[in-house]
Amino acid sequence: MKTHTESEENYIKALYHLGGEQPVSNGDLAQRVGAKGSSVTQAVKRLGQKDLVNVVPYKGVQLTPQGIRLAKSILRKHRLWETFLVDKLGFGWDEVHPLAEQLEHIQSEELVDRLFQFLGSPKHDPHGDPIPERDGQMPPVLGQPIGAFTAGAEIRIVRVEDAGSEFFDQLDTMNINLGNTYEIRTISAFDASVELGSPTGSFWLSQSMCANIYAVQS
Amino acid sequence: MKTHTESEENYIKALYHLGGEQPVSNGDLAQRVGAKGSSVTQAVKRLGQKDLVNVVPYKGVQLTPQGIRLAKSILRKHRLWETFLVDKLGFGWDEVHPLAEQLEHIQSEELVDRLFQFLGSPKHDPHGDPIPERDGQMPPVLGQPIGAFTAGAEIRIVRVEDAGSEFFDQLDTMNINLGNTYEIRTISAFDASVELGSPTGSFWLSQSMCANIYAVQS
DNA sequence: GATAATTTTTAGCTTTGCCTAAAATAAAAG
DNA sequence: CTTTTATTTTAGGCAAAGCTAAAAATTATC
Repeated sequence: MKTHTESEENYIKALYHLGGEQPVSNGDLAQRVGAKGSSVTQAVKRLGQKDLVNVVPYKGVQLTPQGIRLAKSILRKHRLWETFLVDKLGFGWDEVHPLAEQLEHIQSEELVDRLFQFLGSPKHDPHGDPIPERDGQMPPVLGQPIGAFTAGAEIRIVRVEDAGSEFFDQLDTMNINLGNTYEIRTISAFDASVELGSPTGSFWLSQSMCANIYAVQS
Repeated sequence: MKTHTESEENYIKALYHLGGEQPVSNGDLAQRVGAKGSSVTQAVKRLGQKDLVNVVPYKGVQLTPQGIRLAKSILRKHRLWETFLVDKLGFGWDEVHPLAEQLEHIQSEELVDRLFQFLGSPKHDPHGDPIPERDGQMPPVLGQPIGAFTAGAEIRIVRVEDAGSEFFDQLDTMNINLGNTYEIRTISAFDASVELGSPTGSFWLSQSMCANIYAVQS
């Protein structure tokens, strides 16, 4: 496995995030990586020469199987480092993303393997997102949005969307964490907000909060 | 504190290693960073514009106080990461250097502080080298070469020089580790080799092995 | 002290990766 | 189906960092 620059890896990551295996437009990619369209054009040309993407001019860019493999390996590193930062170093989940963006570029299979073991072979990161396996397999994406349950259900929070730091702050102030369990008391027919109950009391979650919090029946 | 490129940081590190606060010649620096002299000339010019070094053309380059501060902060990160890799991930001490060279460039004061705490506020890295403190203070450099003791002394290994992977292999096969204690049985007047004794037996160390192993009286 | 050898710097070229501005193409609107 | 709008690509620049080869300065030698 060759070695890639950070810029290249960032493009690959962005492509995977935006389209997965599907083609992505120049503009979307530019927005995602924070560069101008013209920069993207030549960047993907370089990636094409390394067989990481297929480029159809004016149409879009698509990861090759090789590109997908690389994308997953970067995502694996990113999520393992996030897990490390939260579980071992005590960072808050809102703080880890930019750090993991740096750490994900460290090159060493051995390091990743050992880190994985050290963390207890986790299947999901601190946000509940699946950590790709060594061989590229993806663990299941857990849960459904809270609004999808029916009143009376006992649920356990298993995943939260990365919806910005204000969202994470709100979770923190409401003391909502992965693993917490609640009873769904009420689902408002008016604005789709939800009343959750716990032994210590109950509280309401707005529709937009609910949409970013995923749970399973417990 | 501004942000620097990896290349810049590598030059600063090399300067600190070679000369400390003293000036360093273009050639020595070139050798150390693995670049040609001409590349070094322009690199140090860039560093000079950032007030990290003072350059006297044809004479040498010297770290400024700012440069020294930066050098120490990089060294701190390097040695903390080495400690992490060995203590937490179980790497051998011969394997960690190249990895730490990547990790030392990660930018985050917070991460360094938390890592430091997580590792138990270590003063020395797995080779026994002092880890610069947050404020730039240096813990003591421990021990003296084994040959410097006299026969009969009880010693404890506290530091080893980074003398290449063959040296580390030799330490491993002889099962010599930091913290081990021995009695100095004999010091050869002929070739300066040393006989060390432990409860399980005794063995001889060549002069060149001894020169790279440091100990204190225990 | 003049000349030879070494070291350092300059000059000019290459690649990566970004930029702006202009040209080309595709998509949307009339 | 043409025209306008939006997107994408070219073209040409710039900075970081490396390189080689030639010029300049320093150091060593006779």
